Amino acid sequence: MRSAEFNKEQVLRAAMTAFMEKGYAKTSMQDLKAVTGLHPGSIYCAFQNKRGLLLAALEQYNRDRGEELQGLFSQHTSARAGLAAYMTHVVDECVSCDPQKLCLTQKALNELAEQDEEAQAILSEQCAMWRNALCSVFERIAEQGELTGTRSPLDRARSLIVSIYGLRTFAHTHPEPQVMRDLGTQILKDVCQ
Amino acid sequence: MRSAEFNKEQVLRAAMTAFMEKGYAKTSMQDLKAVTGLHPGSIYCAFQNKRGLLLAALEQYNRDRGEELQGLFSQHTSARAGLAAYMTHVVDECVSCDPQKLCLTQKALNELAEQDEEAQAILSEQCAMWRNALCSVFERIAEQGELTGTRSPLDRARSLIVSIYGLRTFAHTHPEPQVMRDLGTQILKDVCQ
DNA sequence: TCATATCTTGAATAAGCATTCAAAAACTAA
DNA sequence: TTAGTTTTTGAATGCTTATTCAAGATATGA
Repeated sequence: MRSAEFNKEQVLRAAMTAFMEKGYAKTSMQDLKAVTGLHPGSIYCAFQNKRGLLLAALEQYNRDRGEELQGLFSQHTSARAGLAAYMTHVVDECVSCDPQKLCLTQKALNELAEQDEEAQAILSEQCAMWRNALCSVFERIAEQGELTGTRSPLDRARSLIVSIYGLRTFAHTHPEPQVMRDLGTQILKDVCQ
Repeated sequence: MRSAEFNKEQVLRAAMTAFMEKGYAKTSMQDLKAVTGLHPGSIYCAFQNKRGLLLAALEQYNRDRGEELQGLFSQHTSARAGLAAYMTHVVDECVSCDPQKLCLTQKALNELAEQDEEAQAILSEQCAMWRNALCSVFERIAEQGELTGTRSPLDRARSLIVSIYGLRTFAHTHPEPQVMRDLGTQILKDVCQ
């Protein structure tokens, strides 16, 4: 007889940034109350508990990143050019040192994979979706004849994911932006070879 | 007039495993008391506080891994063979799914880099040490004439670190062991090319 | 306009946390 | 043996935490 006042996506995006900046364990309900504008009761009503809010935020983050990736690639007719733009985007995020541009999937994977089976299952599936998306990209690049070597698109997708995870971790030590850009270029070269 | 009863290295190694399994935030003083066998007072006397224990554990971990790496390479006259053995070792750790074989440096980097400047500084320096060690390895491989291409040893060292970070993160999604081994092989190939 | 169902509010709860401290124990040197 | 110093011990402290819940507010349907 009465619908909720808050916008669920908006709340989840606010929660996402809090979890990205502080990590799951260090983000308190008080923090979440502050960033979402929701009182504890409402959070518990809508998401069960703090963990439920995290799991919902993980799903929202994955949807958002999926759309972002699709939008980025739709701007390029050449799949290879799309991949280069994607790599540049990732490197820019790394170089920005903005805690809100960390990858929540990766952050959660590192914090929770060994502790929370359900979270791990969600993250594994999200990783698989990402891998499949990149696999399609490599298939398109292959069709357009811009791939050297004999590696399968799936292998290449996996290698690219590994490299992007690594790049994001490496960025925590604040290397020079030029170093990050060079690493990005090299990754692209290796993965298309 | 009285020396401490506990062995500092032993205590730090116990703390290391606790931090690796649960992360810093979720490891309670009670956990640390349990794994180290030390009462709170002793921990605070020896390491100031929980954070001090973490920083000391990080240093110990770095020393241990440095020796491990040196030991591994000293078993091979060919630097290239040493590198292959090192890669196999990392892949085996990833495949084992043993939380105690996670890399504490990487775990701490992901959890604390944006939150604790001092920890970040320590971790950055450790990363630099690791980079330098791998750089020397690539210099030796180059001297032995087993390197294709024109990339500098430093670039190669950085790429390898990125790949290993990525491999460890990727492993949290439990890919098949054969996939992990193939990724390791590909990384070696790319980095020596 | 009123009844009803639902959401919002925020104080209360209880458990867990890092940290402190004073008393007890134990090693060392004389 | 004894005095002196340091470590060990673990209960106490005060704070923070996630979660609950009952009262109040508000939109909807009759």
